[in-house]
Amino acid sequence: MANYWLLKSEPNVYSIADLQRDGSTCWEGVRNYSARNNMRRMTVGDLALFYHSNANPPCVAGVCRIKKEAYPDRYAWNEKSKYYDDKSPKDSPRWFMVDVEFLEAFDRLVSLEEIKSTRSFEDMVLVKQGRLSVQPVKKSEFDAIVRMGRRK
DNA sequence: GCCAACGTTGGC
DNA sequence: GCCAACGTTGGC
Repeated sequence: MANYWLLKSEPNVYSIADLQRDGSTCWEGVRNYSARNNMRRMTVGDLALFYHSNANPPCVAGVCRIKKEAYPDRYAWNEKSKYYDDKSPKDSPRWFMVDVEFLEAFDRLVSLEEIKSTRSFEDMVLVKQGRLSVQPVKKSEFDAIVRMGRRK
């Protein structure tokens, strides 16, 4: 059975339009342990809301699907990368990434404000905690947000 | 640009 | 293992 997730990206770094253009991408640069642990629980075919953080407005912008399960994030070993981490040994990788593929860009952005003001979303990690860049979402929450995004 | 809420680091 | 100092995220 598929799991559901929410992935945050700053649209000025990588947006849903970029993913639509590329078709798929690797999700590198997660450097937070609980986000990493969530990523390692992902399986191929899981669905994820694509969230635009540091955006105006912050919002869910579309949907993507997990294409490849967690594997070592090579950017942690690249000294030139801003994601470089000298505490991630090659024989015992600390950081992981997944591959995701584009599924849809919403007709209508579902803003954080709208999510926060909807009663049935009050238990979402996005609402309760906020700062986590890879977080689990309930199927009911996922389905409801996708419905909102498709409504013109 | 500010700052609240978290996370991480490192001395002890 | 505690906790102060520091760093980051991300909404506003």
